[in-house]
Amino acid sequence: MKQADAAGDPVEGAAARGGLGTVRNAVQLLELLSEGPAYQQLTDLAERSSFSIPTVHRLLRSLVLADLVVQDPRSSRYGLGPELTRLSNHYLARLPLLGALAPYLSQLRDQLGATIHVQTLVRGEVVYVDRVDGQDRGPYRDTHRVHRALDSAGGRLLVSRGDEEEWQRALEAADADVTAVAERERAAWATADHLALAPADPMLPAEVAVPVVDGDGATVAALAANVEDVEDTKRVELVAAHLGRAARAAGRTLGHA
Amino acid sequence: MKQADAAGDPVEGAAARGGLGTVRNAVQLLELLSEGPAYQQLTDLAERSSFSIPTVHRLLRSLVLADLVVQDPRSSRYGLGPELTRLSNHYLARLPLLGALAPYLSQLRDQLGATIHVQTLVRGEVVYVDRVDGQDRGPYRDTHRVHRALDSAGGRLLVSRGDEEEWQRALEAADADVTAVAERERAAWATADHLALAPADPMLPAEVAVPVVDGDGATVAALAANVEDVEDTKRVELVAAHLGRAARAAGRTLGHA
DNA sequence: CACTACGTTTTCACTATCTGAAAAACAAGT
DNA sequence: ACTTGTTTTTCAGATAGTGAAAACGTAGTG
Repeated sequence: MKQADAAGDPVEGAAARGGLGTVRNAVQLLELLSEGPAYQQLTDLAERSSFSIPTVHRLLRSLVLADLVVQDPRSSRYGLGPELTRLSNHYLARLPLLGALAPYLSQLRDQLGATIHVQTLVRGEVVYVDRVDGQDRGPYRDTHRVHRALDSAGGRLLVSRGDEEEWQRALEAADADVTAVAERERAAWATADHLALAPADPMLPAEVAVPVVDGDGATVAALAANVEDVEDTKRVELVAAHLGRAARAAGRTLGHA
Repeated sequence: MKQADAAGDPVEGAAARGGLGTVRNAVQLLELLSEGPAYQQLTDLAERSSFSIPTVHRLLRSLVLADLVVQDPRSSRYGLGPELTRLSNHYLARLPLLGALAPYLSQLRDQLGATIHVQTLVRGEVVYVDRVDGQDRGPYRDTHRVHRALDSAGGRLLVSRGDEEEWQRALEAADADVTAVAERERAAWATADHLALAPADPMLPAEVAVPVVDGDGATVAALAANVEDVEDTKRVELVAAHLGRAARAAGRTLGHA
């Protein structure tokens, strides 16, 4: 009742997808490390992953060798490593999406006087892939943010226009009240040309987001700007118009594929 | 004695470091994918990795399942995947270094009117981990850049203050003329409190960089600003002074460990 | 300082899991 | 339809990874 084997037919187990077992296990550890606190201990990871302790230890040691994971020499606890950033940057540097949007971002910042960012949906989470800071209030630069899809305007746009799988994943991760709103508003979000939302956490800035649609009609990202007040419909409309123009221009250069 | 393979190690061939073989192989594929063009074909990867074709195929398929790699449906070629960015952001979001520097970055941008960025050294390459755009000339926003250590001021600072291993790795990667300069200047770079450099590529901006030193005296990052002209020593000194002040303040809050 | 409690690391025998060679599907180019 | 270049699948065999348990560190406590 563990790994479902390979040859023959995949006996529907619990969490037994395809692929090489060792790779799957290593990846699962990376995901566990991405969830809790920065540094976590072996025992805990073994329990949460339901692998034996020696197995987790060997996997982590292998990942440490590759700098995908680091081990704090004091506590000997494990955390994600810098190599992830190196690889991520190689990925982003060659991403057509960013090349297409880059020319418009600083322009938008200057026109709107606000922080602009580009968001993507990855495994049910909203990931910030680019950003240009305006002179917004406060030093609350929570750069490199990652959060649940339904907690931001851009995330709602992306997830409502994505496939059913992503939608379900997002629903499960969300708080109860948000889930209720989401099921009611899904259709509206999926067709909206822009969305505004103030996060539950009042420390975080409110944002207006528009979808970025590529040549095939697929929504590949959200382009968002911070705003002071989501109730200020005049301002929201203006920001949305600017963002929309840039998003369409970029989407056009993205072509089919 | 740990590595060296307890379970009989008759063949001590070429590259046989420790860790789980499958993980090592998967990581090596990620590194190969990070080197060449965005999308690469199976055959080529098999040749460059010296694994058999089926092995490469299985490894890639496993990585695709985890979104660490994507397969272009048209050409069925492989490239790095978005999950790398998600994990990277989780890493960066909890990195003390960025939290310590964040408060000063927008301030520096406003004082100097230039783009500021934070660089780290990972596996011989300079990686940009944070960035605040100023109103520099042109839309040449090559964000998420990754380049050889010796090709930038920040990289030279980091690599000259790092361990011997990193230094060697950087030397090998560099062009011949750069290598010559590096060997002559190493000591100077390692003690300099700032460094200015205009890249070989005239499209790229010149930068002034200062080291960020933590409580243990280890250089953990470089803080850099774009400048128009590296010959303008007056300006360079001024920029370096501002950067240095911020770097020391941040370094102080980084504490020991 | 010896004792306990907890977490990390290593050892070891077993067999599940990954591997490579070869062949099968697939896609273009001639 | 026949090449040439791929990517993908199959299969038997042995490498390479697994879990139980024991050894090693490292703090905390009386």
